[in-house]
Amino acid sequence: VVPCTTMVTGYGENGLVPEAEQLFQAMPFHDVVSSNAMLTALCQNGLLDEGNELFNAMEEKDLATWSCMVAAFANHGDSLHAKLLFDHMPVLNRFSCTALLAAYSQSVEVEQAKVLFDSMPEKDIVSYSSLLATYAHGGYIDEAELVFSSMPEHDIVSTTAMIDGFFQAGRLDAVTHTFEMMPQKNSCTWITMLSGFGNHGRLQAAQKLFDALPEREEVAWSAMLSSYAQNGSFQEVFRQFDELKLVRLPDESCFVSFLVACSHTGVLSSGKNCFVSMSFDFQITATKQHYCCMVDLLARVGRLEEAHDLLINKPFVAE
RNA sequence: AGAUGUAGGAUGUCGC
Repeated sequence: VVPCTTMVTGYGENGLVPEAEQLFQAMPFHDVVSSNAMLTALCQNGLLDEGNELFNAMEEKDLATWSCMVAAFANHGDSLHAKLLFDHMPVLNRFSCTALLAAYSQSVEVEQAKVLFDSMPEKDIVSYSSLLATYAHGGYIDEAELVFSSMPEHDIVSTTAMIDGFFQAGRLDAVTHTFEMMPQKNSCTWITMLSGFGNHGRLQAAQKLFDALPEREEVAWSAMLSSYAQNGSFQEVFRQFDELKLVRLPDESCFVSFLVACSHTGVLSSGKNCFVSMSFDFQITATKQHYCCMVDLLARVGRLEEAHDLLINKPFVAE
């Protein structure tokens, strides 16, 4: 059971949920630790309903079980259920409290977060970091800086949260300084920097970061493309999208940026080709956003009937 | 004799 649990965790961390489930079913027996491992695999891969089902079916639950589930609701944006579940916990520790802090963070309830944080008997870098992120992301830059300077140590996560706060406050000088002082950075740090500069219209700075990326993963392309699209730099979107197609498969959000660029520049043929190719060549199902871009594009170039047809035939309710 | 498994914090797009 112990090696199986290790495997279930490993599968889950790498997004291999079916493999995790298969192994979990094949295990000689389940104890609370192995069930927690499976629960985590489900929740961290966005399968909240399946996770909830397993949670309800578990005969034995411990602090890890509850904390995992509270965090799952929080990360899913459902802070109401996170709080409800937290209130039903038989005992608490710093893990469960930090999970609830994340719920307060996502609903920007800074006062509640502070009260909870102050009431915690044991705090560590993760709980400090969570409070810091709540302030930083909510635009409470003074409070964020205070937490940052008073916490016992800094790591990549807390420093990246602080950078996010500086961006929210428009303190780009502090952003650059903090970034340069970091002894280590990870992909979240880079994406925070890149999209932060993009959101402030500093496209050259963003592009420079993109070029310097140690590893260009999907989110980096997505962040760069949407920065250009939102800034109206549509030629840059076309250029970057072509570059992207040479090295990896564009994801759904990259197609949105491309279609936005097509519609705003009125290039019907590229837009149409892209829309079709997305499903046929890339096996990506068109979402509401993609349909909106296409309707926009058709309408802009005067194909009102086609736009209307698409609006009628799209698999969504028109708004 | 000793050693192995699970839970909490920051990042793109859409939505809220």
